[in-house]
Formats: sequence, C-alpha cells, structure tokens
Amino acid sequence: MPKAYEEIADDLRRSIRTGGLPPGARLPAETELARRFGKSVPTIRNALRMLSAEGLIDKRHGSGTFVRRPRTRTLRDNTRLQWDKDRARMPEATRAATGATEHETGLVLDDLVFFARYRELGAPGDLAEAFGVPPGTVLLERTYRTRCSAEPAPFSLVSSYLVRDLIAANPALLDETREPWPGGTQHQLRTVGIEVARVEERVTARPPTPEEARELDLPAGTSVIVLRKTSYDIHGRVVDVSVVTLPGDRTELLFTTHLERW
Amino acid sequence: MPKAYEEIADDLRRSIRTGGLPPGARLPAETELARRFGKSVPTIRNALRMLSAEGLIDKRHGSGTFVRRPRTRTLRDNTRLQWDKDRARMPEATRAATGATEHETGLVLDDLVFFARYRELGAPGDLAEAFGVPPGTVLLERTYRTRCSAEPAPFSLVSSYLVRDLIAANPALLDETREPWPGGTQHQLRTVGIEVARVEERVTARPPTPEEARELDLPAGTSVIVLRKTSYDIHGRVVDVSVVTLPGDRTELLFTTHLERW
DNA sequence: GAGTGGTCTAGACCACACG
DNA sequence: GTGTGGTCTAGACCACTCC
Repeated sequence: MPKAYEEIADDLRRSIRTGGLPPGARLPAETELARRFGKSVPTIRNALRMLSAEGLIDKRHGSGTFVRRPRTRTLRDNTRLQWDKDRARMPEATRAATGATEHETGLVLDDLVFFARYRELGAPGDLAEAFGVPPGTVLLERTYRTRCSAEPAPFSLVSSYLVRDLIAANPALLDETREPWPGGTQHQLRTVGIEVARVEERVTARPPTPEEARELDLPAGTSVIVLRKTSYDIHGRVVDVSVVTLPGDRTELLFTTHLERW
Repeated sequence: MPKAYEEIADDLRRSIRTGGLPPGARLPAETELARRFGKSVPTIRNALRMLSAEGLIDKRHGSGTFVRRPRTRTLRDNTRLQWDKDRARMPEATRAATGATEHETGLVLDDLVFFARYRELGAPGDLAEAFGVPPGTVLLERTYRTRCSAEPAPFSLVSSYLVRDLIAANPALLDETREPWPGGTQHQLRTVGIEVARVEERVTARPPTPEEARELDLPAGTSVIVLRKTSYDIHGRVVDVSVVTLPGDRTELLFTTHLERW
C-alpha cells in the first residue's frame, strides 16, 4: 500500500525539482493542500516535514511554506595557510594593514565582528592524545566567533587549543584582550619560536546540535561541516589543535593538491 | 510557556550525553514515556523525532528506539592523489598487483565489489563552464559504485566526467567493460598523453536526498559530504571533473598541507 | 501472540505575520 | 482581523520484530 504522505512529498518534490515551484515560491496552505490531496492536515504536515528535513522548503510560522533558495557560499581555501605563514614574518604595520585574517576562514577583518574568549583547562583524553601529552596537561582553550557585520549569525564556531607551557614564554599570548591578534595564530606561535611546517585538516559532516543550530542560525534541513585542524611544527610536534564548526549551507571548502611532475 | 516536546527532548538528550543512556541502550516504549512524562503519545513522538533528526537515536519499527552508536569512519586522504600518480607509471603487472585503488577513495580493491557504467552526454552549463568548453560538447560520464563485500551499501557515489574528444585516441577508455582499470583514472589519462599536475577538491555538506539515503543506506539524522574534484593537467587545462557523494556518518576526509620553510 | 513503532484521522487552541 | 503554521490531545488501525 502506498503511503499517502510519501506520495504527497514525492509530488511536491517533483514540482520543486522541475521548477514548477521555483525557489522562493510559496506553497499552498496546509489546509488547502489537505483539501487538494484529499488527506488530513496532519498527513500533509508529515509530508512537508520530510521536505523540510531534506532542506527543500522553509516553513515560516504565520506566513507560509516556501521553496528554499540556495545560499551563497563562502570559500575557505587551504592555500590561505601558506599566505598566513608568509604574513607572520611581516612587520606589525603590514600585518595590521592587510587586515587580520579571520581565524580559520581566510576572510579579511574589515566589516567583520570578532569575539574571542580564553580559558585554561586540563587536557581531556582525545586532546591529550592529539598533542602527545599526559591527560590533564594544562591547555589554553581559545573560543572564537566571527561574523559579517551585515549578518547576525557567525559563520564559524572555532575552538583552538594550545599547550600552555609551550607559549607561556610570551604572556601576551595568554591575554584574550589582545585579540584579534594582527597576524593570527601563526604569528603568535612565531613570538615563542615556533614555526608551523604542516597542517592536517580532517573533515566530517553531521546534523547540527540544537546549540549549533542556534548559534549559526541554521534552519532545519542543513548540516554542519566539522573541521579538525592539527598544526605540526618543523620538528613534527603538534602545536595547535582546532575544531571548526561551519554551516553546511553557506560554506565551501577548497583544497588544492599539487602533484610532482613526471 | 515551555514546549512539552522540547522539554522531553532536552531531558532525553541530557541522559544520552551524560551517558545515563549509553550507546546501544533501548529507550522505554513511546506509550511508557507518555505515561512517565504525563503527555500524549504524539507529543512523545514529536520529541523523539527531534532526537532522530539530530542523529542521536535510531527508531526500529517493531523493536524499539535505541541510542545510536557512532560509526567507524573510513579515511579518505589527499596524499592518495600523489600515490595514484606515482603508480600510473608502473608496469601493468605492478598496477594490477597493488590492487586497483577504488576510484576517489583510496581503498584497495581486494574485498571490494565494483560497478561502473559509462554514458555519453552533451555538457550541461555547469560542467561546460568547469571544462571551459561550449555547452553541448560531448562528455563521457562514468558512474561508479564501490562497496566492501561485507557491507551491503556502497561507501561512495561517484560520477566522473571527461571530454570525449580528449580521450578518444584510446578507444579502450570508452569501454566500461574494461573497468576496474588497473591504475585508475590517472593511468587512463596517461595512455592519451595527459599528466595531472594539480587537483582541486571542493567540499560541502547537506542532508541526503531520498535517493542518496537509499543507495548509501543512510539512516535519518545523517548528512552527506559532497566533494567536487577538478583535475588540471600540466598546461592548466581541466581534464576531469568528478562529483563524489560520501556518507557523513562513515567518512572522514584528511587533507594535508605542507608549508614552505622560513 | 504480545509489544513495538508507523500511519492516519478529527479537531481544539495557540502563536505569529501581515495588512 | 484574518490566515498561517505550531502544539497537543485521543484514539483507531496497521506493520514489523521477536519470542
């Protein structure tokens, strides 16, 4: 027996894919759809919930159900890592003038609103393993939120971890009021003699937690991209671990790999 | 006024996060939960649907609701691109002996089940633009499904596109029965004198379409990672565009970036 | 067969958007 | 104010799983 709500969802999905219902279009009211399909309102709602979970529609309380428009994506490019490294050797004036790049995204801090918070904690198991230190070693946790001044929601949630003893030689690095630091993390590390030689970025995706959905202003039917970044210095030692949570509907990651010539 | 189903969802979510309900544990029946929380069954179902969408629980018709266990992730490493390139110059015996790497994933074709289908089509707008050719130019579309012999579902959906005239010099490249090709795409391109110098991989994430959920056997509350791979030859010409769809609950992408020394 | 979640109905009342 | 979707109830019947 065909399930009514799936048939209805299929029907509407087809209309959306073929363009019969273009992006931004308003769907008929649920009561109207119930009448047309000859089913009850809860059944219609069931069908619409499927489409909502797939990210095809947005339901707006009080005004209707609309076909979702694709979001414009911000690009996050791994060549920014080299660019950051080059910049870390520039004089402060230059570093400040180029505009501090937004941490972890590669955007420029011009019309960006920036927020940072520092906290010390004992390394939990997974971070201790990542750094190769005993569990409980004191880490500095730095939490960042950055957003365009135009948009209300941040475009990334960043937690960066450093081993405190590795950077304590420069007390300024422990002071959150010095953020945003001109030149970024690579310059901060340079002030204590650390040079980053290699960065590993691990990418996964999953649905957002309610907290992430709230902070990133994510509608139903979207995913987050979770990027776990590990920075190694020239001796192969782990010097920074960052966890970056990005909105899947607004973010594109670009990784360029150069191959050796034959 | 607090919403009942959110309160219930929060309560259960807390139990799951703190470990009060460990992975694999069965939740009480919906009727039982309704009794405990003093709400109707549909309200309980509403709360459970939230947790399901977040990927915290699995509902199994007939047997109950369970806390989801994290899946083990397969790693997809961008250093495989160089490895593939090196292998493309090996003699056929070596290429076959190393086991043809699974296209786009870096796994070895030992206990892998492999399926390929070829088709020609006129380039639609986005692909024509990516290749820098006029729309309608004939492309070869190659569709791959690969899975572990143990698992029923494939671990990636791959569509690879080549400009037919660029590879037609070797008719074997147009023959799907030659798959799996020992040495992979980079060796295939080598047979017509093409050397890949650079690969760009663009990563996004979103909820699966119903078709993807079916093919990849994705439960509710998971995402897909979409990887759009563009290969450039030594003259900067685009020679391959691939779209790879990966299950977000079973996949981790690893990108390593080496930085120049100071 | 007993128990589970899945589908569907019918309707009441509330919260929100917009004119 | 009017119409929209959001929440919640109460219950019937079906389909699946497992003993």
